[in-house]
Formats: sequence, C-alpha cells, structure tokens
Amino acid sequence: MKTKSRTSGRRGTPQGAESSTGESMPEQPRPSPGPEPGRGLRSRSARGSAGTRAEAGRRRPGPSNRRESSVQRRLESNERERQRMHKLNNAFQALREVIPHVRADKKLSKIETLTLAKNYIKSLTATILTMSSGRLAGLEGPGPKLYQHYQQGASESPPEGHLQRYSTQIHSFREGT
DNA sequence: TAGGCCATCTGGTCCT
DNA sequence: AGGACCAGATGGCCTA
Repeated sequence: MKTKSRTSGRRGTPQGAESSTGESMPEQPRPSPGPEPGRGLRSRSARGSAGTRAEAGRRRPGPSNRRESSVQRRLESNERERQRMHKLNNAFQALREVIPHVRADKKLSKIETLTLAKNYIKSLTATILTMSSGRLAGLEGPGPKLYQHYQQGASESPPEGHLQRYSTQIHSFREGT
C-alpha cells in the first residue's frame, strides 16, 4: 500500500491495508505480495559481471529449478529490506519535523528534505559562529578557534551565504519552483 | 497524459 | 555464511 500524506488524501488504498510488520510508520508499507512476475525483475547494471546492461543480473532461469529454501531466503531478505527502508523513511520523517519549512500542508519530498536540511544546518552553523566570534572575541574558549577553523574550511562559501541560500530556498519552495 | 515521487523486488557487493 | 547496504528496474498514485 502506498498511502501518502504529502497532500491530503493522496494515495488511495487499493487493497490489503495491513502492514506485515504492525509497526506504525509514517508511510504505510504495501503488503508484501511476494515474488510477482513482471515486477522488479530487472536488476542494476552489470557491476563487474558480464553481459549487457539489460541482461546483467537479471533473474536466472525461473523458479522451477529454484530450491524452496532459497525462495524462503529471498522472502526473508525482502522483508528485511522493507524494514530497512521503513527505518530510513522514519528517519526522513523525523528530519522533516525539525526542519522549518513553509508549505506545512505539503509533505517535503526526500530530496527537498535533504537539501533544506543541509542549508538549514549551514545557516545555523553560520549563526552560531557569528555569535560566538562576536561575544568571545579576545576571550579564551572554543568560540574564536571554531570560527577560525570554519573560515578555513569554508573559504569558498562564506557563512553569510548560507543564510541567504536557505531563505531563498524556502522562498522557492513556497512558490513551488 | 507526462512527469515526479515513491514502495517494492532483486541480485551484487561489502561487512561482521 | 548471513545480514546490511546499494542501486537498477518496475509499476502505482498523484499533480499539473
């Protein structure tokens, strides 16, 4: 199932509304349908293996000569992969909740979340460094050193630029660009 | 209808 | 050896 709360009522519930895990997830997982012909049969390109891109890693012969235990292992592996992705999505959701953004009614996509988070962190860092360098100037402590270190490492993008970029980005998201 | 985003399956590779 | 991680492929849902 793919229920999305990106906008209200997005993603219907075709069938099978129960999660295989019972764990509450921000995005409800589809029921695991098991191996399904015609779906997910392609694999990534040939990473160090022979054959064309389309053929590389494609599923071998058929399930007819596949031992039952290997099918079972695959199903277990699928389940673990689902759980892993659910944890990843939980982390994305947690991140969304701490990033201030404008379109509260519209869920941030993953790429938007990462991009905003990066610039938010940069803007916060710039703010902290600016404050600490001002207050602690001439005093002992980590402030001035931290500021110097940051300046050395961020010479190509000055701290003030992050705030500007973050606010610009928030603005562009508001306008849907 | 096209394009964006997403969940899921899958096999290869890395790590413990 | 087995699990975690990764990325390609596919199909479904939604919006413009």
